[in-house]
Amino acid sequence: MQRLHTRSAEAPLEKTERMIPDVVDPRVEALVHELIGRVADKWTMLILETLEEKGELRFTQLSRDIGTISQKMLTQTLRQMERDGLIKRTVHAVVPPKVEYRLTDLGKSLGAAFCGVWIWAEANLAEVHEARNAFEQAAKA
Amino acid sequence: MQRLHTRSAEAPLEKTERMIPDVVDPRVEALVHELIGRVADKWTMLILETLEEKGELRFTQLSRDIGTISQKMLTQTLRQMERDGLIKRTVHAVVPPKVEYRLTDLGKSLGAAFCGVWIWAEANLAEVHEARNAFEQAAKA
DNA sequence: ATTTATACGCACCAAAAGGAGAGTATCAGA
DNA sequence: TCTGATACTCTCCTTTTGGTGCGTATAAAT
Repeated sequence: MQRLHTRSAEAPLEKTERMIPDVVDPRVEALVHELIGRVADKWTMLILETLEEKGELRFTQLSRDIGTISQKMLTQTLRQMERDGLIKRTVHAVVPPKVEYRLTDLGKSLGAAFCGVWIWAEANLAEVHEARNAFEQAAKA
Repeated sequence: MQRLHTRSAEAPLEKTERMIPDVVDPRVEALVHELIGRVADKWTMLILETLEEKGELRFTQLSRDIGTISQKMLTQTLRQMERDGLIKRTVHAVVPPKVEYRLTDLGKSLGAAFCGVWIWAEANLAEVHEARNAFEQAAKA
């Protein structure tokens, strides 16, 4: 994986880099890990998916659509996503309050990136379950 | 996202499904969520990356390569990945013990699926940091 | 005889994640 | 006047996650 994405996402190689082995700057690596840890989170992924599917949504609509999320986690995750530039939060100064959330372009691009993982999960559900059964059987024997 | 992956990973549409809106069976959705939650985990992703890069590795080699993982988490995550069919664990009956880990085809395919996310993270590091700074500024004002 | 290396399992503890429920401001409608 | 709706925040509590240190079998090396 290292090899695959290192080249593709970086600026083109410069001459001075020629002899340097395929190792990423550890600081960059740390940042990437932090970012992935942040973003590859259950709630973030569900919100991302819901907003991608439904477009612009209000707080309680999101809550209902996701169904399994608590208010606390929803607020928390939305704030974090807003902070990271993944969603835009629009407050309408009315009463009762009205707040709408929608994906930014950055958010949409992340959704697209995760698409491969969703596809993988759907395509390999059965295989994983077979593996689990096989593992249980082997454990008994 | 729903729309994108629903069609691509499922069996071709049958006639009786024509009028059914683009909604996934909630049980399947729950399974997919569980599986993604399982697999989109920090340690799993790091082990996946390391094994993809280095091929077959022993326990302590993995531990050293990842650097920040505790023995407990390494064992735990490796077991889980083995259970899910992502890695193959080979025990050599020698003393001191020798155990080698390598990715299965399923594991490799997951690595490939995550590739998009790694690329996204690398490509958008700067943008996320700008967004964070902007958010802080806005919070102060 | 003692140390070393390997790949763990186990017990204990700290930190983080997450859920439940109550509280808040405000206005519209019954 | 009382209720309801909205989008939260705050506190308290439980669950999960993760780290640390210790123990173990065994043969080779010192």
